[in-house]
Amino acid sequence: MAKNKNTEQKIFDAATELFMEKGVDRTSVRDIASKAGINLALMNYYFRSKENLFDAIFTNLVKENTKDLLKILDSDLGLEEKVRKYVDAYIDMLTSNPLLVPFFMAIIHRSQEKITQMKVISNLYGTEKFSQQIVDEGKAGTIRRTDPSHFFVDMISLITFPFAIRSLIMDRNEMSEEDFNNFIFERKEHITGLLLKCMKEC
Amino acid sequence: MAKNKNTEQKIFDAATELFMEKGVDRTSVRDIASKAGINLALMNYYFRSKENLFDAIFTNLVKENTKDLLKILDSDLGLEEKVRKYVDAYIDMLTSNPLLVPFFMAIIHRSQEKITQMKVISNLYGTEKFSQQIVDEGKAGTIRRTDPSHFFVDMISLITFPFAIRSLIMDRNEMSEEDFNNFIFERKEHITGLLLKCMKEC
DNA sequence: TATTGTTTTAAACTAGATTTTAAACAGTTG
DNA sequence: CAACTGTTTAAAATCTAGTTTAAAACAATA
Repeated sequence: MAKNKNTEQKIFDAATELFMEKGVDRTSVRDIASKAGINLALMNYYFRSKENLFDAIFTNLVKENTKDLLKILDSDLGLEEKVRKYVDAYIDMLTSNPLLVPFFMAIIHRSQEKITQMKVISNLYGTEKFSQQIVDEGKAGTIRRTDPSHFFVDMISLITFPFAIRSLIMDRNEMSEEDFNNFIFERKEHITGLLLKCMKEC
Repeated sequence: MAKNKNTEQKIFDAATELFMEKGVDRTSVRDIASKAGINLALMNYYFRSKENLFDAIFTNLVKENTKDLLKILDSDLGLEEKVRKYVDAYIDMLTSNPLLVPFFMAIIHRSQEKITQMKVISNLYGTEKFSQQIVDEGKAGTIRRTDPSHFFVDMISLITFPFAIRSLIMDRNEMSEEDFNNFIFERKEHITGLLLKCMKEC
């Protein structure tokens, strides 16, 4: 049973890396087997098919990387503090895993129909509580009346898009990885400022 | 010679559609041939290889869809008017071709190394003139001092990202195509407002 | 009509990917 | 120890995709 978990995990891990790096369709089962150091047929033994393996990996990636973020949106913090923390945590997460956004973008295109049906996808949306908070504070006059769906889209656009075009930004500005991380680090303040300013007065 | 152009174009068009819809790696040469209504071997006759055909298509797509936008950034308009026009034109372009961003995102992931080397890619960056304008007006005090690279990234993030996650937004908010287009239409004002406000005073 | 260059067709080739099957192995339990 | 179970391996079958070939059809022209 120990070796079992082990092999299954090895396949899972190797495939995760390869899928993120080269894309699902450009990764063969042979690549996975050789990277995991296992026999070709074991992929099938544990996951039945490549597509099945992909589903498991994708679900896992989304779940792992969104749970902390959801907690923030669903917490009892005030709006300003909440936005600050969310931007900060999201950018930290993506910085430590810069392939995540490009991979995810590619998957959206690859598996359109399938993806909206996976229930884990709901993790990617803002929470009910967060939306309500924006509406409430708008009514109360603490902030300018704001459409939560636009606000949320603004927020994730500003946070995630630069990672989607990371290679282009780096190329254009002749940035090293470190330069890019600095650029992104600057954006934490920048984005928070932008969002909060727009929220407050107009 | 007439039929020549015709066949070549038929292949080109069919492949463009299929690549955008299903992705390059999930489109087979046989799919292309059957959609174009031509013989399998003609793809090779005209384009030598699938990858070659892809390069031609990709270059063409970028060129066609960026030239008007570049003109705006490079024009003699004032900054405010320029941003307004750019946002407007960019969103119109993407609305009439909603697969463009998802496709492009997938390609970034698929062809990382290759893509930064294609010279047509420079079309995607802001122009020198535009950056200079932001710096100049910052110094002159017309606007708040702003880092052009952050500003440009903000702008394209806000404009394009919603198209990248179009299917998710539609799914989440139970939107029809028309609903989505309205949502995006609202964003024209919204984005321009956001960018200009942030540019002006703080 | 014969010739030449171009375009089209059908079939073959090649390589590689996924999946299936059957056998080997190791550990456990009756 | 023998039967059983879960795991692993090896080999083969199947299928799919990209590319190549060779010959036929076509068009223009000398």
